[in-house]
Amino acid sequence: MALKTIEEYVEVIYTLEMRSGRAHTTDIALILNIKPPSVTEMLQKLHDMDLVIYEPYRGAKLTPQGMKMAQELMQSHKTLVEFFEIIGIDNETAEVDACQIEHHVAAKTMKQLRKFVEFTQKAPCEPIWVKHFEYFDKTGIRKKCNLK
Amino acid sequence: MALKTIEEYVEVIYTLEMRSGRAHTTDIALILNIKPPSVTEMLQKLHDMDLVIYEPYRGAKLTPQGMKMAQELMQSHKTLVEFFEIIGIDNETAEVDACQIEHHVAAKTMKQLRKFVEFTQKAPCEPIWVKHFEYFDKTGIRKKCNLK
DNA sequence: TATCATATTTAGGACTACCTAAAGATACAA
DNA sequence: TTGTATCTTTAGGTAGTCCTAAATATGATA
Repeated sequence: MALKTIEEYVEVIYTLEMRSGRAHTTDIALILNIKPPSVTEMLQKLHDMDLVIYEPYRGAKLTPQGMKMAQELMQSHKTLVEFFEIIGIDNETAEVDACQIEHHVAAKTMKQLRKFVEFTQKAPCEPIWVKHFEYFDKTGIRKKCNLK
Repeated sequence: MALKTIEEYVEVIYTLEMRSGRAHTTDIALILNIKPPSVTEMLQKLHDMDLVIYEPYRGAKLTPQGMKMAQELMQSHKTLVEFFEIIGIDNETAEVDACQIEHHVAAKTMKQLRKFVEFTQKAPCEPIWVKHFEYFDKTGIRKKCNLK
């Protein structure tokens, strides 16, 4: 099992805070699949880093700085999932892979990927290339670019 | 500095082995930006895992199993770099990001991304959508799908 | 072949995220 | 208010990757 990064904690805390106003030790531990004492330890560290306000026995909430990080991560996550779905990955795999990757992509790359997703989603009509890609995916045959 | 994964070592060893027949401790250390004793330690571990043949004072070579892993990683790396370049990322950033990500993508996703890259590269003519995307990238304007 | 610069390993230690077991706090129900 | 089940933290320890300093092996050169 890969070690949990600061980013993963921040994201989980964000989700729990949205859900119930606060992120409790046990809930974080359940989601990250680790034991509660490990979470306590990390919450103290995140508190020292000014990413969360941690009150013993009362769980944690994100600071503005932590919130900013969380929102950027959620945005990256969303972009990756949408991209994976465009290229024909099932939602479940897309979610898992997005979690694995989202912390490792440069801001510049993420921005460009976002553009690509928007380019595809904002098409005024179903883009021909998407249909062609689906066809290529199934058959291995690459249709001519400008034929339907 | 992120801790080096087994995959990173395998990839570096592959590169050095291709270049000079063997991967020496110091060369690996230089590339991974760590000190030689750390490399020795890991080579012993990789040897135990049957990923390399490690002979003290003589460096390491990949086993067939290690070679297989390396080749899969190189392939993933290539796919990612090619994809990033399609969506307009400069080569340098593409290389860096590919290294960061390649170990974290599910096989299924990698396969699909490979298809997407091939779909784009194998186009019988320059795909219209790529031009449209470049235009969208520069201007923010989404052209109609089937207009040049 | 003896010497010596360089490469490598060994020894010992730091740091981090994780764990289990035990102690302490909380909150709800009797 | 007291008891108790649950949640949380503290204490102490493991494992993995990294480090520096010191010891050792290698190989080229004199």
